[in-house]
Amino acid sequence: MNKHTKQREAILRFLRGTYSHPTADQIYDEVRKEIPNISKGTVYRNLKVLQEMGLISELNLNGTVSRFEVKQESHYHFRCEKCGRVLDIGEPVDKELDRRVALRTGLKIHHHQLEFQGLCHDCQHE
Amino acid sequence: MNKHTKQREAILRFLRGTYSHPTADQIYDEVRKEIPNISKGTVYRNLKVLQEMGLISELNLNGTVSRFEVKQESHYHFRCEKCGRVLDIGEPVDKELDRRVALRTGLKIHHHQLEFQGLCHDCQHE
DNA sequence: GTAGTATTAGGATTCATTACTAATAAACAA
DNA sequence: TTGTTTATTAGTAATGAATCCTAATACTAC
Ligand SMILES: [Mn+2]
Ligand SMILES: [Mn+2]
Ligand SMILES: [Zn+2]
Ligand SMILES: [Zn+2]
Repeated sequence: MNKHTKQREAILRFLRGTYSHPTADQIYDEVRKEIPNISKGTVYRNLKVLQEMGLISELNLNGTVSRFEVKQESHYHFRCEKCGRVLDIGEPVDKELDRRVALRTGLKIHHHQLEFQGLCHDCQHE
Repeated sequence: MNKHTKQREAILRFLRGTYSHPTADQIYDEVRKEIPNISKGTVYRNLKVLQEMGLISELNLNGTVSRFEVKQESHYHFRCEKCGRVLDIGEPVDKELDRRVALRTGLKIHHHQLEFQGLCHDCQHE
């Protein structure tokens, strides 16, 4: 059974308070302000445990390191090609697309993920 | 200016003859049959050069190592969650989606990529 | 409190990819 | 053909994200 530790709690609390889709390193830096001697291994292990608990999810965007966010219903992402920022996109997920492709191809399709790329607001104006 | 080498040519020739979206390692193993002492560094460097030449493109699917394919027009991919196989999907790329999201969000959207996940033909039946 | 065990810190390890470098081989002109 | 230039190579070292390992620690149930 899972024990409740301040390390795990701090990681989850940080993720619950941000929309930034942070990397493990960014989470480490942030949590270290509160628990200065937490180790990176602990961060990685807890990120895995929290995933297994269904509380957070891991995001693997094109050619970047893993990012993490609190578990939400499926949604699309945008990544700025200049500054790397990652944003949630409100556009509804097209479940019909999965059915259509499954029918056409004979593949069993569980889901799909979609990533937009371009320039964020800040990076457009400079 | 680029020089023409048998190493670069063998890598490109292999990619032109497969639909398998191979990894750098798989390309290395294959090309080594022809050029036994080619080094992995040479494979990686040529994969980069061939990309810069616009002849091939790199594929970064969810949480996997890079895969490579001959440059084609934009298309979606499917990855089997069991065997890892990667397939091209014929479904037309929805450019209208980019415009719609750009309009709604104010982001400058260059393109999007989409990855289906599920079970391939082989892995469904066993 | 005590016992049992999940968790931790910190270091070692793995693995894909990149960087480095002296030797090699394209390209091209004399 | 020979020489010169310079991109490319083979081989090895280095990097960096992520995982693994282990003795010490701290939850939790009793
Ligand atoms: Mn998100
Ligand atoms: Mn493809
Ligand atoms: Zn930006
Ligand atoms: Zn399969």
